[in-house]
Amino acid sequence: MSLETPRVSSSAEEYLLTLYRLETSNERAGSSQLAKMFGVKAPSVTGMLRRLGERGWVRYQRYRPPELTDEGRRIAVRLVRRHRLLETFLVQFLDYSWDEVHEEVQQLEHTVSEKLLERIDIKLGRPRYDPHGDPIPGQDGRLPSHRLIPLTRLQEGGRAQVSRVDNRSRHLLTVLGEIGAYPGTSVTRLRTRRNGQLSLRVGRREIQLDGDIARLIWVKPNRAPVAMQARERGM
Amino acid sequence: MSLETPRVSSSAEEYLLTLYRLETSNERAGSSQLAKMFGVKAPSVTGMLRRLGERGWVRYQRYRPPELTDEGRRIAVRLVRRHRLLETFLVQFLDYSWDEVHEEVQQLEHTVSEKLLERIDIKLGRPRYDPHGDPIPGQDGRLPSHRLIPLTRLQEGGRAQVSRVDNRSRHLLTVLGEIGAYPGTSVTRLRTRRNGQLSLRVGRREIQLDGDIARLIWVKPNRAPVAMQARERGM
DNA sequence: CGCTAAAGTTAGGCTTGTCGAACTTAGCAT
DNA sequence: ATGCTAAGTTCGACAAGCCTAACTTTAGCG
Repeated sequence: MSLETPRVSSSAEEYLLTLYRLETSNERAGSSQLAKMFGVKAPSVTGMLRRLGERGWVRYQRYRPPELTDEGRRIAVRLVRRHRLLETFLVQFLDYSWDEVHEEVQQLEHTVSEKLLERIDIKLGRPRYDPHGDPIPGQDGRLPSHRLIPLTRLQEGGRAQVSRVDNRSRHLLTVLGEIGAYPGTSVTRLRTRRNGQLSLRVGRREIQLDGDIARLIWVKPNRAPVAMQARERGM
Repeated sequence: MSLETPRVSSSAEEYLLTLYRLETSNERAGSSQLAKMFGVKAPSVTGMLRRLGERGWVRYQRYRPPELTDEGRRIAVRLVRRHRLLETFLVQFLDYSWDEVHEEVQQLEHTVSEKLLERIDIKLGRPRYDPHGDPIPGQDGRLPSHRLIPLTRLQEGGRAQVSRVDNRSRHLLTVLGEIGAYPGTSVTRLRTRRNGQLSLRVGRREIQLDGDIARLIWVKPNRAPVAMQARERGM
């Protein structure tokens, strides 16, 4: 019920956000894995999950991986919005590069007021995607959706637009930054040279990428793109 | 010694900052007054002062008003820098008005990284004064100094530049904002009409101010400004 | 299908920061 | 000079987060 902002601590917010990210990528993590992500020890995680459970933000039973409640998810989505708007702002207005922006925002996202966030949103022209191509939830929590395929599923000779780059690999971001392959860039997939490697034309340059790197790049094909779309969920 | 940033909590920072502000305006406050300022009860203040004392940031003896150590003052000045840079940024880049900016920055100043602060400083062109005309300390902690007199000491007929406006009165800021009397504006003092009131010409407008309001406005006289400069410290 | 190693939890302790209730001190006013 | 009141402190308690050490549960492997 509470439309009042119900005082969520920074740590609690960080937990909910992480749980949400895991949920959307269909992963699940136990206490010790979460512990690693937060840089704390496992018992701290158990304790926090218990408290989050008491507040109704997480469904938690001992020895089971935790799940967000609707309320918890709502808080998390609000945070995703903050996070992505702030990233966009830092990149566009303060010359941050897309591979250094995450850490900074990690701090800020818990502190920035609704008012400031709104001004930033306005200043940016209410963007719908962040610098990595991730969709920015609206104030109502709705996400703009787009149908994308991983670069690895683009047929040889196919042309597509880079639309989203998984931001969990700084290495990938740096590499793509160097060749200027930001969301919006057009690429053409060339004949594959050797196994595992994948060739691309970006502008007038030609580059090779490892398969497991290429899988982190999502593209919007220009037309009739893909052989076996049915199996996409599988991976 | 420690050039390492020595982990100061947000609350501790807020205390040091407040103590510094009191110090520079020659006031001193006891526990219960501090308590009111922080929205906390007196015992909490005593506890915090004790901890700040243990860390060597404050000289504190029971029943005496606390004093900053050099180390404590250094931390405070760093915060003043953050605070004023952030205020300037919000006003110049995010359309904040100078009377609403303080609250926002109160949160942010403890969270923003050195890196972000540096980018903001660059973006602003390394400003030396904030929107209220308060000097922004450099990275070395030095404050640009300027000789100013309160508007009340400007002689009748005298012309001067508004240079600093005490930002502790939102009311004053709102009033001055309406007439556009920001730092940099030229004003002329007219003959005083009645006791306590003070007449000004700002642009082609003429306004009256109460004396205790006018005392919060600091100006740089254009020439041969003032009758009895000797007593300035007294008030 | 039971055993064991890994994963997870409980117990107990520490720090920061908060509070209310009860006590002490300072300093003014007679 | 003394005594009273307001300001300040101490005490004990609590919540959030974190830790280590010791325990329990799960689940995979033989």
